[in-house]
Amino acid sequence: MALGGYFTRFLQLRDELSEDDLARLAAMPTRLETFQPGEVIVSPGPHTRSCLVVSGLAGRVTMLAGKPAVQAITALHVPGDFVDLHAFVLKELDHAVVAFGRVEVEFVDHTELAQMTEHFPHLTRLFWMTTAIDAAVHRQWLFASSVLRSSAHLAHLICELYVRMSSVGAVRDYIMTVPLLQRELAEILGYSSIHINRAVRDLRDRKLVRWQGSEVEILSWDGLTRLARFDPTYLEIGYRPR
Amino acid sequence: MALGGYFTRFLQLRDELSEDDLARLAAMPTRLETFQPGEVIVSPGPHTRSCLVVSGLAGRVTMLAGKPAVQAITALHVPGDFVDLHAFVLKELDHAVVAFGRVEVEFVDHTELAQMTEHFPHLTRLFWMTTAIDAAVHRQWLFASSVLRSSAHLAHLICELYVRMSSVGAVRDYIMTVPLLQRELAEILGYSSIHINRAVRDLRDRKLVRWQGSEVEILSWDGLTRLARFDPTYLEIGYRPR
DNA sequence: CGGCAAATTGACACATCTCAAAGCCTGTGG
DNA sequence: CCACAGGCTTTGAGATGTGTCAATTTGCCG
Repeated sequence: MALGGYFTRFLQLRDELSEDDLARLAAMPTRLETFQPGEVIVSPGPHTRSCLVVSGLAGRVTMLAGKPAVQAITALHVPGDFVDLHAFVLKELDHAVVAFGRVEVEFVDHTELAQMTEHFPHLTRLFWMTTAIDAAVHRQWLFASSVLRSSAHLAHLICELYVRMSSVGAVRDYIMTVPLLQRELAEILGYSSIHINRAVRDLRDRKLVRWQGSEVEILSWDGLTRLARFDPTYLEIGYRPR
Repeated sequence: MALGGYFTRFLQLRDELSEDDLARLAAMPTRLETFQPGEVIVSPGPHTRSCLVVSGLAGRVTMLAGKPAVQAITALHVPGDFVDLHAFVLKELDHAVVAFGRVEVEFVDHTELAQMTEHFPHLTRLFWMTTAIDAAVHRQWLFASSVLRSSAHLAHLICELYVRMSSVGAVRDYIMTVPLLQRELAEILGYSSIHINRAVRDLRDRKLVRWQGSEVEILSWDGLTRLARFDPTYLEIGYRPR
């Protein structure tokens, strides 16, 4: 199927797609590629295509050369996410997209997207919406990093990933795969990896999660959301004419 | 003029507008309103119009009820910024928009924007771009809050505000008006207001800024950008066909 | 002049970072 | 099957960054 089923599902969770919309999505030529753990999917710079995640976990890495060189992970993307769709309107990426674990992505040419904006205003608004949801997630991360201490902050990330993955059906029960090293979690949340280790231990000690390698089981959804003060409203999972 | 000159300038700094585009912008009916310091411009919830800043400084405040109630400021907006344009595609705001100092804003009905998306694909892409730039700013704030300590973090905010304001001509020399209390700076950067006070003093002691009330003068642009490791690329100020 | 909110300062508590070392897991080669 | 190497995780201890509380000073406005 062109434009991976997960993405279509992502849209359909938020608005109705007409027959024409679905046909246009299905007709969109894409190119599937697979990336190994740690590989760079898209480098910073100008691009003429964007990609969406079909399976696995991808992230955006903002880097700053100089001394010391530093980097942070500013976004995570699960199946169905159109990772660098914003590059279609920005034309240039100021960050890299990298694979965490093994990742399959589909690439779509910007010429296709441009053609869509010329003739499919409703689809255009929905694509626009997906980048607006990305921004809402960014704001929530800012908020969390402002008001939560390390354990609660980590818990918040777990809650968000769980809701996002479960909304597209990428989890079973309360178990999900999070192929992130503690060093990478540190670059997401803005702590040292040693501190992340302590936060993970804290969540374990509180019996909120079981966490072994990249397998995370949520033992108490209530406890976790209470600690993280998590409210999924910002993910905009809800049916609404757009 | 409909759709404030600053916003047109914001777009023209980034792409060429055709006669048709300009005519459509000029024909867009807007309603100008003025808000006093601290007033809420837009409350959380569903809306049928969006607003753009004509003069003054506005911000987005994310709140969380409960005990303790907490809030953070997740975005700032200078003249020419289409503050809650994303509400056009999200339909509902998960945060408030408030006035810092006296603020003039123009409201535009979503029906107008919807009509634009039906017939003006190029303008649509440019409007989409402005929300993508918002997201890029969010990412930079995430990055800064990950890798910078308080003084450098504050310096980064000053640099960003200066570049954004000067790009639309809202500063003179190296002096700008930043009508933010230290408590509000704390809610932006995620520190306590006491710590902000110390960061301000630090920047003063280093002779990087003069800061009196809401008037900020940058004494050493080089020193400030070096401390903040500031690189304005993410603001996407550059001409590019979109 | 008085009153209030904001800015400033000091002292101490808590959160997080850095450095260093030890333990664990996994893949590889003998 | 074992030994080893390397990267990741885990732990400890001390340094630094930041938060909280309380008090003082400043600046604005009536």
